[in-house]
Amino acid sequence: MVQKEPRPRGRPRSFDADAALEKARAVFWNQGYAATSLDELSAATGLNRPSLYGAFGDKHALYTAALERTRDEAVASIGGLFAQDLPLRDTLGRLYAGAIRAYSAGDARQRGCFLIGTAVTQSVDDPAAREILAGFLAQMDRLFGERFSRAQGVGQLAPGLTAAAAAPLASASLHSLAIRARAGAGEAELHAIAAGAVDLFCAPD
Amino acid sequence: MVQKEPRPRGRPRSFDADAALEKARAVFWNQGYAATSLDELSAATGLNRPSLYGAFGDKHALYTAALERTRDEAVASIGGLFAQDLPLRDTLGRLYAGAIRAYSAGDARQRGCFLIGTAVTQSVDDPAAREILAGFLAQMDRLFGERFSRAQGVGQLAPGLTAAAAAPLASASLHSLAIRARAGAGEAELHAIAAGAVDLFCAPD
DNA sequence: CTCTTTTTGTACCATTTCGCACACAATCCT
DNA sequence: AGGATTGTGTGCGAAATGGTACAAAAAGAG
Repeated sequence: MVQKEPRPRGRPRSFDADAALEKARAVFWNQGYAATSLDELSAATGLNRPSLYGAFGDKHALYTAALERTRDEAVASIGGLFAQDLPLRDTLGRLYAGAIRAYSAGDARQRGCFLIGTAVTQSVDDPAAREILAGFLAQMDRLFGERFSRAQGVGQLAPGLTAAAAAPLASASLHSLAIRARAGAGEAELHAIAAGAVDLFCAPD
Repeated sequence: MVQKEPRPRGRPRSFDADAALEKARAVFWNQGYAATSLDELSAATGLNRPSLYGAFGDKHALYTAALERTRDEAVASIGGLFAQDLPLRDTLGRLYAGAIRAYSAGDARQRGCFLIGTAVTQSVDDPAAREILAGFLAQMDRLFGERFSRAQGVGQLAPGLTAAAAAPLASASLHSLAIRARAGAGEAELHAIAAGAVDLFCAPD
């Protein structure tokens, strides 16, 4: 007889909060925080308001949870890629390919990056969003900086560049791709810009 | 006796529509379109709703007018700077200094660029905003491309770069500065990134 | 079984939102 | 002067908004 984990008292939750967060994020991703209503979130998740409030607190907390999840996923994904022992040119090639795929995904096919696409507008009057965004920007700069330092040490960074100066500019290329995707640019245009960025940051073959 | 311009019939407008648009833009700039209410626009402009509707049409048209004005101002300003006969390094230095000043202005001191800060979020579901944004992005790329072509012809573009590949990446650096400003980055940080960009795109002295 | 705890469905609330109606104001035209 | 045209102030309406109350449901504990 298997000893089951003791369950807390009370009616069990009938939905998976992670899955609900995913669905809510998809709506916020297209419309941004302010233009997304509770009715839309309710429809997307298939949950009534008290269920959403019970799981997440309120609309803002739900949005913040989506921001944090996106940040964590992006940092983990890029951190993992940068930890691989690959030539810088390959690493950046994979980075841009993955980013473009992600920015072009979603039902709108032009959603860009969730943080850049929604938290930037929120930032002025929403301290939580601003803090998550600023932290994300800093982390991306740091990841690029470390990866470029390693590349510089083995002659793979473009000559004349320093890791410290190049890192925020590489971050900038990702920011810009996200913006362009959301503004309707096609994948071919994004790939052309990415190819230029790879050549800009990498030592010649 | 001076022959006055014939006035149209009807009660004259008691406010300057351009000035009102400026004030409305300032509110939209901080909050984005969806989070800005007619009450706030009314308070900022000192005008009642019928006056705003009379002059601009509706909330969306007011926002669109603000986007168009911002686009036109930016393109004129940068186009004018790029038309000057200066070394590329000086041109970019002035460009970034001016951009950082603008992105750090406003009552919030972190407003970034109006188009990047508000139209990107709007883009998915607002075709007018998306079109203005996409047009703006393309114009900036073209301005950079032309300026870089000239610079390349006189050996002022960084070696190994082509104007076509560098232009969208230079645009990217401005996009990123705008985002960072809005995320709360200080001017010193923005200037450091800008200095790195100048070195990245320009031939060494 | 009853009691307690947690969740869900339904209904509701107070407030906000965008846009409109209309009377009055301010002008030009005849 | 009256009529036509355009602008403004006040008030309003229908709908939308984020959040709450509460009864019933679904569980564990004793």
